[in-house]
Amino acid sequence: MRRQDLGATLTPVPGERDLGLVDALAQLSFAIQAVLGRIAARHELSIVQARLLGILRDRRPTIKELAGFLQLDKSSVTGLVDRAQERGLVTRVASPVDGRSVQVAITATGRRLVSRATTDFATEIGALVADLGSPQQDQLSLLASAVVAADARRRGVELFDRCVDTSPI
Amino acid sequence: MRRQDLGATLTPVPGERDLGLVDALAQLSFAIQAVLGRIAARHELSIVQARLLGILRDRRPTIKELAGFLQLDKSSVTGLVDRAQERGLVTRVASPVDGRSVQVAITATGRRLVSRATTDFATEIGALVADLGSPQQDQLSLLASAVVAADARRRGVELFDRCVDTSPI
DNA sequence: TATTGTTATACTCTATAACTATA
DNA sequence: TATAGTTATAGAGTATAACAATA
Repeated sequence: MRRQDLGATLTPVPGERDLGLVDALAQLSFAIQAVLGRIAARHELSIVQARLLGILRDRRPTIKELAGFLQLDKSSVTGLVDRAQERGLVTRVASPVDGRSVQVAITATGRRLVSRATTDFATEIGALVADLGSPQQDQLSLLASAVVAADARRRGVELFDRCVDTSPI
Repeated sequence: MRRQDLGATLTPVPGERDLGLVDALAQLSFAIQAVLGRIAARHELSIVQARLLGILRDRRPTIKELAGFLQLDKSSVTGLVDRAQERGLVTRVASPVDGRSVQVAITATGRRLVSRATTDFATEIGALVADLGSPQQDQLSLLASAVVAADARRRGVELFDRCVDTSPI
């Protein structure tokens, strides 16, 4: 954990106006979603499809679990998985413990696709925050992680990590 | 500009894992979008409708300008404005300088609606980041503002501030 | 010719409600 | 009865392509 200049910390881009927390976070989320949407489209995926594949890279959640994490109705997840399955990106596996339940698993094709997409994600998000110095990027990462972790805890869902990350499996 | 503890700065929530910049920002954007979507729905708006009204609070952009800022195709903006206009939230005004162009303006009804929604936004975004200390919240605001400002500059669009903010006009 | 905006079309995404199958 | 998931339906949101009007 490196020491760093506090002034730089508090004024990441000198002369830049602070939009206020609400506006800044809202607009940041739009900027990130725009990047995600653009990259996903490049791989013929929607944001949600890409997110689904990212989650499935090392998990086999049920429809209900996916609905909880994605904050979607279960019927929406059914459709989402349907479309991904038609493209051969995921499969449904019968649950060994509950006859009502299915597990959603990624296919080799889906895995290849999401791997390519996540590489691009990382590049473009890097470009989005390129104006920040490295220490500020680290801080942003920590602050965002803390907010996300607290939110997952409050919502009572597992915090699926490495959903958009590029680290090798 | 207050002095503050650097340790706290670099470890916003002790014991919390850093998801990495890409994953953290992506998931933060999903969390924020979920909040925005929930609050917007409470006022019978979509996120994009709410965003449109937020932009229009003190501007009268053209369809083309809206498309640039919202990163949507112009035909999508036509539909967006159509639906808002049908509900009496916005109006189209002929441009005084270009016969091809229209200016989109918010109505009194739209203004009342967006004012109520933005109040709720601020409350819920505050709840989302409540686990951060006040200095960390300020840092997050600055970092997010810097990223958003740099992105707007690169995209060559005006940085519309106060789109989701609650400050009185 | 180029630009601004609309229309026609088709698709994804989403929720609600009703349904089936299993617990 | 309750739960997991699907289906039917309807609507918002989106892009592409073709179009009309104006510059």
